[in-house]
Amino acid sequence: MGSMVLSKELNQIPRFSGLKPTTLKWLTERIHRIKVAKSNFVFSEGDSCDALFIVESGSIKIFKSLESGRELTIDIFYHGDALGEVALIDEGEYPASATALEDSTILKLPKEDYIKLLTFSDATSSVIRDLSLRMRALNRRVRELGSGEVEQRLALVVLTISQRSNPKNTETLVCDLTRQELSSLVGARMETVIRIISKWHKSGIAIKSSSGLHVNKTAIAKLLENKTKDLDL
Amino acid sequence: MGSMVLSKELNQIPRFSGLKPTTLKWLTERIHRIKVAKSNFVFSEGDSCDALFIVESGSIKIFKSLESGRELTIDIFYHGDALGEVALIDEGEYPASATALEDSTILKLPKEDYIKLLTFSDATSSVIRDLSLRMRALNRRVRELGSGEVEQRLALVVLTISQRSNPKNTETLVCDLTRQELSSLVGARMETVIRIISKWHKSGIAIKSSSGLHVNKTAIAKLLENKTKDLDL
DNA sequence: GGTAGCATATGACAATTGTCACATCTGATA
DNA sequence: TATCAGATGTGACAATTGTCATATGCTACC
Repeated sequence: MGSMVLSKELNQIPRFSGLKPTTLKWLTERIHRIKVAKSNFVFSEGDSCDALFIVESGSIKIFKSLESGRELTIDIFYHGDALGEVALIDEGEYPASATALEDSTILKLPKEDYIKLLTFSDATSSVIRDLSLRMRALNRRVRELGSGEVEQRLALVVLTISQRSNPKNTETLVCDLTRQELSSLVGARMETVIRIISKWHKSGIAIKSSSGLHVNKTAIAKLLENKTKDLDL
Repeated sequence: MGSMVLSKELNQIPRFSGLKPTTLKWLTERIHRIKVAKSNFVFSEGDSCDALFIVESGSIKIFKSLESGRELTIDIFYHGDALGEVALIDEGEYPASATALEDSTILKLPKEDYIKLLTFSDATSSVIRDLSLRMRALNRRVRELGSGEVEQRLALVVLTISQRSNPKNTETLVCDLTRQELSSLVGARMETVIRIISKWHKSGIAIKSSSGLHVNKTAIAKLLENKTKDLDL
């Protein structure tokens, strides 16, 4: 199930890259690598949390089943992102479920070891920095979901996802999510998302291809600004 | 402008209640109380952040101006909540603006003192606990904004706000926000919010009065469940 | 009392989005 | 090749929400 992890590999992960060699060594003895096949669960909403998970490769979707029966994607995590940290800290249950969008590998640190880690002075500062990064991401999610029309929400989501999934900074970004996954991210119906993407394709803002959606960064940004109507609210 | 703060008063604030007496004393020498009159700003989006603010009394609205010209309320903070912590940690600018919804008092801790505080072992754990609480709140906001129709979004928002603004746990909750503020929280137009509240009033789910909106907790919860349609997404 | 300003309505209509039914395309597999 | 499953796409129509105009009610202030 789990395989050994080396100090050198942990150092690749932003969250751990600032740690002292001794702390890193301590971690390698407790962290294990786990493979998660596409569409398998890492954990389910309501499970009591017993470990911290960090995405090493691939992508993990965090989602919540709404009372309405629909499914809302809270966020998608990529290399270096930590899952379930909040639940660990206040000793509760996972507030949402996590599944792999593709074959992925994650690192697992048992709860008691994570709690122990929090007492290491070099680790606490990295935990705090990480939590605040995560909060920035959540703030952005709030803004994405609060932006009026579906087209604007989708534009923001596509920008965020394509940049996070592939941090290379180029003019045309690639988003390889399913239309269903996109619709679950923006809180709209799949048909609506399909229609907007088709419109973008026709107007040249984005290009549909087998490798995903190729998006022109500046064209999308302009699209967001153009919606300027007189402000009253 | 600022007035002295006592250890005893700091102890009332959850964030500081677990600290050692010496740390508390240290804080009283650096924290100042500031009054913020209704609709005045605590800080504006883009300001470089120079302090940590904690709401002592009243309520502070954090909001962001969208490209479309509209205004999205990220969240509303009440007694004990900390403003701008994230911006402090990654040394950036405030990502949103903050204004007082009513005459309020806040505690101000200068940036350099906050950074120093982070090195106290009894403080770091309380900072981490606080950040994770804040993340839970943000996760809830994501869920609120991602819940399909405006009526459901409004129901969740009203539940959250009425419980946070008045933690006494009773069957009927009170929400004293303006219709405009509510609409900015749910990401919809004021007219839409007014129509939904009027509908609630007629059906007895909520009662409009001069002291605010009186909401029947279980009736609202039932309203959320009823929307169960077959799940496909 | 009058008036100015603001929050709160309400109606009519337009725009967006959801819903449902069905067609097409693609990739995997027997 | 044939077939199947799943993703993508399209049309017609219904429901929700936005937009705009306008009206009412309330409070502060002169």
